[in-house]
Amino acid sequence: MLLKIGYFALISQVPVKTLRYYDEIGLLPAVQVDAFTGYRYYNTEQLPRLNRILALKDLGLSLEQIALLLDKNLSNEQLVAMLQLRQAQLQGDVAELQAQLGRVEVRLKQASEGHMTNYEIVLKTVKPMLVASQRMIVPTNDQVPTYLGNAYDAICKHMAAHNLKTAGPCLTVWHSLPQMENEDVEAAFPIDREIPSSESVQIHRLPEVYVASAVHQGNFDEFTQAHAAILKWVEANDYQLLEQYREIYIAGPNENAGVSTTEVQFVVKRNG
Amino acid sequence: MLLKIGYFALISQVPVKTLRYYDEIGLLPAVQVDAFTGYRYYNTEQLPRLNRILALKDLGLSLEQIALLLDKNLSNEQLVAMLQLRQAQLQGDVAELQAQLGRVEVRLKQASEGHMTNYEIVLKTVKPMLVASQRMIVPTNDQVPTYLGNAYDAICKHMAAHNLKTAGPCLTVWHSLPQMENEDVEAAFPIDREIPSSESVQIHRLPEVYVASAVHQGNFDEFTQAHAAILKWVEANDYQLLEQYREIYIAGPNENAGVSTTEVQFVVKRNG
DNA sequence: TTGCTCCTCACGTCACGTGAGGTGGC
DNA sequence: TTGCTCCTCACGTCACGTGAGGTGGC
Repeated sequence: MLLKIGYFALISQVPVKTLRYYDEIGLLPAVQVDAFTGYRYYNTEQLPRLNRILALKDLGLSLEQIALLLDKNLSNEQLVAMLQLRQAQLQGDVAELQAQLGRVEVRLKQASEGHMTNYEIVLKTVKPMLVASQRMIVPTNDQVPTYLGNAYDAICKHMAAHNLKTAGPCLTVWHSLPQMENEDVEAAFPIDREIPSSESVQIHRLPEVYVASAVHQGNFDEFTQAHAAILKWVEANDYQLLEQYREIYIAGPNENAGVSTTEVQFVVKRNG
Repeated sequence: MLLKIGYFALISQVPVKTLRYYDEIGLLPAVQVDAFTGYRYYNTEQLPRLNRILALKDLGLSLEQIALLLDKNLSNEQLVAMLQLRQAQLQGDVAELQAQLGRVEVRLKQASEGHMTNYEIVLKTVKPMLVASQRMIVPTNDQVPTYLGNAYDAICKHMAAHNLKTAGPCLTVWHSLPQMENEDVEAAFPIDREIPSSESVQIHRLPEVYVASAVHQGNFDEFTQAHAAILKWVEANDYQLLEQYREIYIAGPNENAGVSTTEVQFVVKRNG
């Protein structure tokens, strides 16, 4: 009893196009193909295989995995392993979607309350970065600009002495959250090859970090608004601040008609 | 200050390929393109837009939606509407993945306990079906075969009288779950055009149903194993039986060397 | 001159769906 | 003869990633 594809589609409730596709990739070949017309013929004994395909697909396995399972008749352990893999994937996917749902809901609340966000907070991973830097404790906060200025000068000199140019915008790494005095600060320039450290300038690799970041453009004074925006976001989205943040001086005011661009990155981690 | 794509990629932490793609689709055009070399140039003022793109992408919006949001400057209500849509999608996705995870875990438990499943249970929606049928109450269960036989004969005669052929395998619809006596049974043939009903044969449309199904092949006696397999699956996966099931006689024993093929479909619904 | 950066195709991804254009079978 | 079913391309999907092969800039 050979069945034409349309009838086989009818009894199996699977679209003709899908059956043709499964034939094409060899997952469920037609039992017979007319050499002249190209008509595919099926029979009812293929239903169990088709149903096995559908059942496994319903667990989210790929057709490639299903083909493996059905044709290499894998051991039970291998089936278990494949299902465990899928389970882990699904758990990850669910967690991710729920986190995303959380972010959508926070944003939705903001939007429906009419708060305009001035800053977009972006989560990202910052790769490890080779830098020439100087790290110091600054006794009082009003001394920070002077200290940083001196540090950048010293680093530049050291780099120039080794004939090295910066490989990106310079940055400041704050090794503790903002405080009133004795800030632990590191002034740094990214570089793209190793040179020796000097007494005052260290060459080392900043670690990879996961950050919540915002870009501030315009007046340098309004800079702390970007900080505030990140802190608010971090709280609303149930993330946790870790003890470091960075400021990256992407463009100075002299480069861009008085408008400077700075990125603030707070190292964070997801709660729970 | 024009920045080459590589440097812009560096400070934004977005791959060059992605920047080129966003330029190509017009989502984030380079501010300037060299007519001769084709080099793309960016500037730091594009960072906020890029960050907005990344932040919205992080909520799972498509680039097309993001382009709409950024360029048509939509009203706040439209933003809210878009986020609500996304929220609903995400909730649906999460629910679906969790259900799938549940099915994977049931299957995993079976597999690791070494139970081989003889039947694959498949969930599907069965489209409404136009049938010629006869519905009856059968006093005692041993009379079922006789009653059904007579009913199919009557339906066939009626169809022949209207010069109509069956449009698929015949089926039995059980309008209550299995019981000891007074079964409410309907014998039916699918047809593909309307003909008048007669006194004993009704022409009507079976409703669309969502079913858990299994295909049984082989001896007709072992048929109830398929029932048992579905019932077990339904229980393990936290579905609920509704008051109907169907048997579809896909191939009789005479067509296939003594092996018959029958599909059992229990109408179900997801719990909770 | 040598790398390095940038460029443009073209193809692959996953599981089909959607036509276009044409032929066999009752 | 007329529909109906079946066929084979070819293209689209979504957001890029991966080469291949070639050129500009220091």
